[in-house]
Amino acid sequence: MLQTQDLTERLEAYYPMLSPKLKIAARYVLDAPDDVALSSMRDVAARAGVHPSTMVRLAKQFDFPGYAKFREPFRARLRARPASLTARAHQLKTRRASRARGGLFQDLLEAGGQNVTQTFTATSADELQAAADALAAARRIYVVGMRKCFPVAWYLHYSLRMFRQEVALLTGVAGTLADELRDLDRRDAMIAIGYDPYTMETVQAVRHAADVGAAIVSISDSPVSPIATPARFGFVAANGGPSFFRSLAGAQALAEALVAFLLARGRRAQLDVLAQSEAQLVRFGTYWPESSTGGGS
Amino acid sequence: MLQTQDLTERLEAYYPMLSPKLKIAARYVLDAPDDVALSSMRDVAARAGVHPSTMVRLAKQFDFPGYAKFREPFRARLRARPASLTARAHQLKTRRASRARGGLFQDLLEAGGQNVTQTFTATSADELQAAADALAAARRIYVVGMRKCFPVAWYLHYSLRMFRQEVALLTGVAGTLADELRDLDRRDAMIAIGYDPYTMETVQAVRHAADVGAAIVSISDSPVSPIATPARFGFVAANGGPSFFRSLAGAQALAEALVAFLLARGRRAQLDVLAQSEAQLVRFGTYWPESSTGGGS
DNA sequence: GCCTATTTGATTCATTTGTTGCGGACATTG
DNA sequence: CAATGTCCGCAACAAATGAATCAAATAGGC
Repeated sequence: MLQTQDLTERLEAYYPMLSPKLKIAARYVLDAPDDVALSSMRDVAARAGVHPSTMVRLAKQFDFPGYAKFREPFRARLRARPASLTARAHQLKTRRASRARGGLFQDLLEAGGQNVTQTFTATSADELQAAADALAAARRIYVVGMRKCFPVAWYLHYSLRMFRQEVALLTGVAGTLADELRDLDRRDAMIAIGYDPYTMETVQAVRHAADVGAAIVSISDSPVSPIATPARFGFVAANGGPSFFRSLAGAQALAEALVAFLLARGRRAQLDVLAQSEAQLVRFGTYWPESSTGGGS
Repeated sequence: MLQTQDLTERLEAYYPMLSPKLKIAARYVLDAPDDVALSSMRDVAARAGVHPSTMVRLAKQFDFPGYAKFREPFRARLRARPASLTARAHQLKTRRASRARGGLFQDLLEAGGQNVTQTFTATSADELQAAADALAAARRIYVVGMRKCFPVAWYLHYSLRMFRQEVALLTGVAGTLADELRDLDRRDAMIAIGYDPYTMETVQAVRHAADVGAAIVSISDSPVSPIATPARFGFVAANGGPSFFRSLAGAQALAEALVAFLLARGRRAQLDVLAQSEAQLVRFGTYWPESSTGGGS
């Protein structure tokens, strides 16, 4: 764990016991950490007024195998920045630009980040792991989410379908929900997504699943929602915000986490299936040809 | 003076006229400018999936004597970083301290929050406002998003449909995309959502919309994606993360913001329509009766 | 004073980096 | 079908970088 934090602190702490030249070098590193990240060792040494060798010695003094490793934390710190800097710049800019709408924008920004963060802090990795295990053990996975929550249901179905065969998305199209549920039994699992007000069909589907003894994973806005209470694994997603419509970003992030856990759980085999699925899509001409990577989804 | 701003703008502007490989390179540079600043040319090329020579050619294409000079603006941008951000960077870092067990979970948490925050910081309130105005002025709004991006499209269609009549969701079901687009003309608007790899139909729909002169609002992962380039309003949503699947949370948050702006723009009338829609749903028995509020969505 | 241990500078070496020129692949044009 | 031009990958090059080695310089102890 070589964090910049630790390193600069250590530099400061051990500074008094360093040799004169090393002090000069350490001093410059502390004063201009960005320069360390961006320039070559020789350039840094020149600007610090020190021989290049001194930089290597400074690095080794602090238990680094060489100057290259010594520089890494400084680079990592700059890499971790993207959100923050542009954030402030744009915030200032937009605040000046239009204060009226800027208020709404500001609220949206804060609510968006908070929803996702809160959702995750209300969830434990162990719970996710357990839910993923249950889903992996199931014969078939039924996904149900109606109306406003249908996006999350679709996402789950789409993603899972990329590396698992038996996944069914319940749509209740043309009033056929009961038919879609006919084969559901205790060997199966169901993922249900629902916010208040809860769509009738979703609750019915969950109840039916509970009746037949299927494992239920729920994503909703309350631990006591009619969708969560019958569920074996109940996750709560934050959905606050300034808009009339509740935010789905939290539930979406939660669903993505669930898929990630399920995928991380599997071995190479599932990744192979995934790769095959993608390759087949490319062969089918599903994608626009100028796509750069072809990976991911 | 060659600021990064100018360079990235030029990269975007001339992107369409670049050769295929140069497009991939430029695309990566635009998507990961920090990487350009901090890594060597060979590393950047490798991550971009391109031969090192291509990077040099890209630099020369934009009147730089070599890649070294081409990289300078990116480095300068990192150097110009205000000091106050160091604190925030440290917070993020230290939180990652215990990543032995919940490593994946930690990564998911950070990526989730960052995606949403980053998405908003890359967007200005004015842009959102302008896009909302264009949508409000349109005769009809067509929403298109396929496969992995369909959730966002569905959400937009569902939300907008609650307080606007003329909203059409393009699904391309049974190969009828062209039919669904038949009535599209310059008085209409289109919202297109797409991540790399871009689904063929989405790109085709966008091109068609551009041809007939409709206003296009795009949500994608790059300012030079085939979905963004023909668009009048191009929004970029961050989609990083540890999982194989790209995160949709950013695009979802952006879509929610768009709806919020559109709703905030309207007068009481639209809120009334919304209330009526909800009341009708309740009368229909759409929702589970023990719902607490009955409001929201 | 001398001796020793540490520090510092110079030199050299193996890599890596950015760059360049060549040739093949490919599509376009006549 | 040939000619042409563009695009791209490959390999080689020179310059640079980081690291290692060695010698000079310095400081402190006896």
